[in-house]
Amino acid sequence: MARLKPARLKVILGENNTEKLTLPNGIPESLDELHSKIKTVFGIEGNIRLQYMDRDFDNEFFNLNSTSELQDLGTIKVIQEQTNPPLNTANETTSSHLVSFDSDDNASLTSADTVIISSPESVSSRTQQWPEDFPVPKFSYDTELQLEKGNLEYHTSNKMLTVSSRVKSDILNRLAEQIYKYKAYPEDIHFCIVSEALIKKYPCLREPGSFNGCYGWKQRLKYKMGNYRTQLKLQGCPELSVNSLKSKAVTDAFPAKKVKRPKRAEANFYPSLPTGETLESLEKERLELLTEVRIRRNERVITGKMAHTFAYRRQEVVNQEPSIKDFKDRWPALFQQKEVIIKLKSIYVCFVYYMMCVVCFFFSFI
DNA sequence: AAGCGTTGCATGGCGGTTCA
DNA sequence: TGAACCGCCATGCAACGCTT
Repeated sequence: MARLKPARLKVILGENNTEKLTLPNGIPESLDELHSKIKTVFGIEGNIRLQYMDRDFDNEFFNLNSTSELQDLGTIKVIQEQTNPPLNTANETTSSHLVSFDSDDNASLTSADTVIISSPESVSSRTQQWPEDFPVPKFSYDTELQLEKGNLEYHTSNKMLTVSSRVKSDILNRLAEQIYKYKAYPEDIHFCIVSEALIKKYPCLREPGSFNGCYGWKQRLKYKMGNYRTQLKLQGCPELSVNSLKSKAVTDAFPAKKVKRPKRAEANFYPSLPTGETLESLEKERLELLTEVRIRRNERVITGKMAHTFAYRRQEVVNQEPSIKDFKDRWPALFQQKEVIIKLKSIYVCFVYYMMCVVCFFFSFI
């Protein structure tokens, strides 16, 4: 059912992307109806959330809980909730938990292979998955000048560039920063990829004595990433502080045990809390979820709150490794059919991707 | 033969130190 | 100051031997 008076709305779909929506039968009475109308008209897939511009509050946007808030010629903003984005996007859904069973009723959650959805709002340093072709970053101006000059000399007289410690330091710094965008704990193969990308772009940096021309760079990068992690840890980077022996020693008799780091395909292993949120505010939201979960036909609210508390939930799993029973008691919504289906979809995507990698690896030998 | 526990080796992370 | 290195410790895996 809709109000019969035709209405028009300004719909903000994104930055520099605004459309006009004409509703011949007026503004729908139900929010679901408005959602499906917007999704159909603008071809949006997946879950969306709407905000409306409130003129009483200096034209700020507020969450739309009822279409009665809307008026003809009003403005709404569409926020896409990326609960199941494609594999290579920034909000990849591959943070995970392994369910291990010590005994029948004492199963616990540790970091490994069940997929949990990331919150689109949480701020994670881990924003992208490892790229197909590693992009060598731009170095400082003077380093770039020296490398260009070195490349020129390499092409004319096959002469290698003698790298000063300043240039080496700049190269390692920029590469470490670039690597960290994708992985805090890169594996051996990643160092190989990066060093090969480096000497491909700057052949003057090749090492004639090494079997592949870049073994030394690979080793340097390993050291650099270790030192870089130490540096970030000292600055309080939560993803790395979680493995600090000193902080673990407070609660753990064997602090060197269980280094908490991402497993295969994990992107948001230890995301930061959403901007402006604290542990207390998210705990409050968790308590609200306990109420919301008892309300029938409340999936939209639950999905939104679950996405919003994603980082808080991840930190709880990584830090405390709660038993499944405790975790289920604290987060009953996570075990609802819809959330489980979302996770299974993500597991399926990861599995297919993994199998493709295996097949590619196999065929590379044929 | 299958299952299980033990052992040894390779690899990797952390904290601290050395050295240019 | 930062790259490079060291020692300690943990994990993962394959090989091996023992038991059933």
